[in-house]
Amino acid sequence: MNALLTYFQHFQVLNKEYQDQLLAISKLQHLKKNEILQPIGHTCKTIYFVQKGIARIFYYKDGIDITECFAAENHIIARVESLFTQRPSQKGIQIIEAAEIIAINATQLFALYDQYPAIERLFRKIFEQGYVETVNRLESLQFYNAEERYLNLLHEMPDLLQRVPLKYIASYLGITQVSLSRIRSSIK
Amino acid sequence: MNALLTYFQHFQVLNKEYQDQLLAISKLQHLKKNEILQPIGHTCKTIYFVQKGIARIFYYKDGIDITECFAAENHIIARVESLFTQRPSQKGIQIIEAAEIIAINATQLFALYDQYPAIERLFRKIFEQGYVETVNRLESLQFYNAEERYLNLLHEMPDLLQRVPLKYIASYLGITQVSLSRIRSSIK
DNA sequence: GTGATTATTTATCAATTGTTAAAGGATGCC
DNA sequence: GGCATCCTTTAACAATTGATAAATAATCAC
Repeated sequence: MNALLTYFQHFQVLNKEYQDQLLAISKLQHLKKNEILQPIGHTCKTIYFVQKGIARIFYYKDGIDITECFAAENHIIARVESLFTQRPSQKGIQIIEAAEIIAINATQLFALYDQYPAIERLFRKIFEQGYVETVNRLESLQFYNAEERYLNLLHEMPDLLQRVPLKYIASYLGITQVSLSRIRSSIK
Repeated sequence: MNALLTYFQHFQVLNKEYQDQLLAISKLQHLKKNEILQPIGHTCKTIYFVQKGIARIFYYKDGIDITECFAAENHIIARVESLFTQRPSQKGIQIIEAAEIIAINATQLFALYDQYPAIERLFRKIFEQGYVETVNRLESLQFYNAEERYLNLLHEMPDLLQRVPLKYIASYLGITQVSLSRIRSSIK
């Protein structure tokens, strides 16, 4: 689970004790393509770190499957609207590409916050970064049209297209699959 | 500045020492309509609490004025993408309705984090709430059409329409002013 | 491999939103 | 009060996106 510690150290230096405490509440899971890591309706009690593979947060709107976000290698994925409120989430987490996921027990993590302010600070910084990324994405949805958003995504995650079915990407961009297909053909 | 302390206590109980430390880095400002509280280009070093009136975060895209968000009474407003990274912001803050604003010095606040973990926790919780609100807004932009978004806004902030020019609301919803005007007339 | 299932593209038409310009209202300054 | 400025609406047309259906391509299970 070195990748996780490296990820953490990117935010903040952690001594051995902190590292041990964090590893003690973390568990490596191997998951196959299409597996549901967290079903819709559960309250989020786990923060996931993607060591390998790709996962997505999804939900249903009028029966249609919507992808809220993707997480590839070296990214955290969690349904924060449930994690921070401890209310049931209307969203689930699914594996899109066979994955190695480190599951961090949130209940135990929050207990560590009381004991180790440095760990609370670490996760404050991690989620502040997530917050900033969400604000940037909001801006993209607010003021770029579908083609611009598609090109931006291509630029930010060039390998995503090779690894993720287009149907997931369409809803992520806030458009239909047919519309994405049209945009793709107009670009060539 | 009781409104600020009440706001804080909504997240977490604070003893007298914490309260005093927080008040010591906070300053009440009176601002007129249309005043620029923070100009575009500056790095965010202040977190604002709106005690009275309304403020907005704005920026320019292709020379067009865009409203990213509004903050009315009892809300925090800050350009988090600059606050958390300490890089210059491409966004500014403007007063839309004559306001009483409490300016919290972020540099001093971050210093308090080191001294008082409880204060760091307080602001962790405040920004976690902001994060959740941003995720919800992302969802709204991703999967509701302009009319639905307008009606949702009407529901969430019924008095906003009476207090804020429509031109600001249009860009907040991610549409043009003409389009908003059309939607409004089709609803009546 | 073969057939079944799933994913993607293409086509057509409808609905929504953008663009530009002009007209009507409201507001503020002197 | 009157003029200038700013805000909002309306209109006409263009561009974008959605909805539905069908065709093609890719993938998976056996």
